[in-house]
Amino acid sequence: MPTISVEPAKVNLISAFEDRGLRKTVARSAVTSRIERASDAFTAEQLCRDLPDVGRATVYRTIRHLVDAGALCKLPILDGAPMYSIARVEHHHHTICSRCGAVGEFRQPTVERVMRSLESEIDGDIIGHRMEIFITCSTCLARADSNSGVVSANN
Amino acid sequence: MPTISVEPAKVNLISAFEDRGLRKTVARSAVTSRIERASDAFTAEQLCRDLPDVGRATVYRTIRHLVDAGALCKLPILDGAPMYSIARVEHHHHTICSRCGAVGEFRQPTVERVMRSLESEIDGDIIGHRMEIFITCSTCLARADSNSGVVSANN
DNA sequence: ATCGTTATTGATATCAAGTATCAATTAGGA
DNA sequence: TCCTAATTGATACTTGATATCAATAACGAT
Repeated sequence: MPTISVEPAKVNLISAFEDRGLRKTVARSAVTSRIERASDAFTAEQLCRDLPDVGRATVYRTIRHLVDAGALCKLPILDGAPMYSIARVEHHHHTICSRCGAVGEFRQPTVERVMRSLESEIDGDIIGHRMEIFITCSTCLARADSNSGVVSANN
Repeated sequence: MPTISVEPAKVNLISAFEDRGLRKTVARSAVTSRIERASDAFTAEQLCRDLPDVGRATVYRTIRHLVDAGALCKLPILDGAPMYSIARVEHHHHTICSRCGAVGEFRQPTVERVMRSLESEIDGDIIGHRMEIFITCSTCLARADSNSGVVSANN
């Protein structure tokens, strides 16, 4: 089962601040290392819960800085708060498990090729695109399988 | 300039309620005819402002019903409230002008083909996808062009 | 190492989008 | 016309996020 996912690159999010001439503070370090420790996408509220010593405003400000710096992707979710994930590759797309919310990344050159072919047909200049694939991830599928016997027994 | 946009089909949104055994009320008729009159995508708040005689809760409820019925598309915008547009075709994607916010629709079979080719490579079951193309629409381009002479004179 | 300036913080208030509540109203079949 | 259940909408509330601003901390200069 070949998963098109990008291998986790080593990231040093705090450098996003230093690179932009912003100060390296304890609050920002706490936020960035929490993000780096996370394997999955997260919401701002999750960070606030996990970092009770960092003020809400600071958490939100830090996230905004990282998004501005291109170090984080903001994923607008259909319902509820947006999620964020570390931008490990230049341009990529996301898979979102509609059952558990797990977010994965993948690159697909064909998508970019489709974009280029659309350029002549769209009435305007293409300046970017976004694409999400909604899936039921293998973990949730496995869980569903193990339940299916029980469920059908009740029907 | 071949725009890949779908020609406005005649829609009768109120029938979405009748079809589902829900009542046809004055509030729902007011909301649906306002939506049908609109040419562009809209936010829930815009409807509330335009229909002061319809309660906020009712506006939101009506929109939710129409989305559930598949009569409206919900477009998660990166910042701010989501926008809605009439779902004129079965499956399609949207162009969003990042300057003026105008939303267009297009179909692109290649995108669906790419999806199918990804099926074997994604670790899970694909249950759907979403794609938005961010553009500068021709109207905004024209406006920019008429300014460009002045701008370059200042450089 | 200390100082002084300035960015940063975080408690709080506020805002904005959207939902829950529930008494009053209305749609629509009998 | 009547009856019942669906619907409405004023209100209060929830949630996500931002503005304010006095107190604090970072960091270059000395």
